[in-house]
Amino acid sequence: MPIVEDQARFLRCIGEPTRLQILKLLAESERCVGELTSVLNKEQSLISHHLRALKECNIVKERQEAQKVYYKLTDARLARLIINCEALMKELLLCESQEVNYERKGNQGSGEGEIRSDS
Amino acid sequence: MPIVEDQARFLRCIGEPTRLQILKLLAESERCVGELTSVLNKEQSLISHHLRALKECNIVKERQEAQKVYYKLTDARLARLIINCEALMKELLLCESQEVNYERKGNQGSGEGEIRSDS
DNA sequence: TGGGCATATGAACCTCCATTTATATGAATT
DNA sequence: AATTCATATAAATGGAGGTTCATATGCCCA
Repeated sequence: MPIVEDQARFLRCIGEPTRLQILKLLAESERCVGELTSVLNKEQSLISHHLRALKECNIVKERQEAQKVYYKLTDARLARLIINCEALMKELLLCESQEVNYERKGNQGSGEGEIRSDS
Repeated sequence: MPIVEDQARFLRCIGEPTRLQILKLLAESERCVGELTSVLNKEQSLISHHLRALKECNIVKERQEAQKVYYKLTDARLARLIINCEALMKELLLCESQEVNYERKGNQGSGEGEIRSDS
């Protein structure tokens, strides 16, 4: 099942503290490597390595401008995914969960699990 | 920043192929360890270990019934998160992304990144 | 074209964690 | 009470990946 493994790889790529911080910064605005390096106070090579990993998962893309290379999210929904995930996780840690009710047949709630495509 | 690390830990917990498969099964219905073991065709101790990891992140909870222990998701939104994430990742792999436009001030789109709380 | 700045790459190290093997706990059944 | 079934736990192993250090690439400017 390559799908599950791709998805797992994707989640692990996001699920690394430094990369997650990078993504949260890129959710606000495009940033070049130097900015990320100084904001996060990490080694430049480390930031480059992580950006490479993010790029290989198509999470991030680059744009070169003179010597500098600017990075941004490839997709606006990534920012929302991260925000959703953070909020949910916080509630889980506080044990404020919404009971699961396994339903019989037929998804009566229309379009519940969809990706919303608005800006 | 413990929040980022908690979130990263949460994502990594989901981002392991076997655990992700477990979660997808639990998104359908409650399952006991034996069922998970045979469906996934993995060692029973491995499944137990993974269930433990999921439980420590409050992603999963247990209910004992005689000798069997049944597991389910702690929160219905987890199933949606996983579905959303899978769909988004598939599109990213196909390079079908929705351009990011960094906006100036004021989140005009009402409540865009929220957790929806319906069933 | 030489030198400095910005970023990328490579190799080595080390830690974390998934998996296996073996054994323990604990409930039900006789 | 002993046996069997279902699950949990502990220790050992192996591999993946995060971090650092050193160096390479590439662009700009004098």
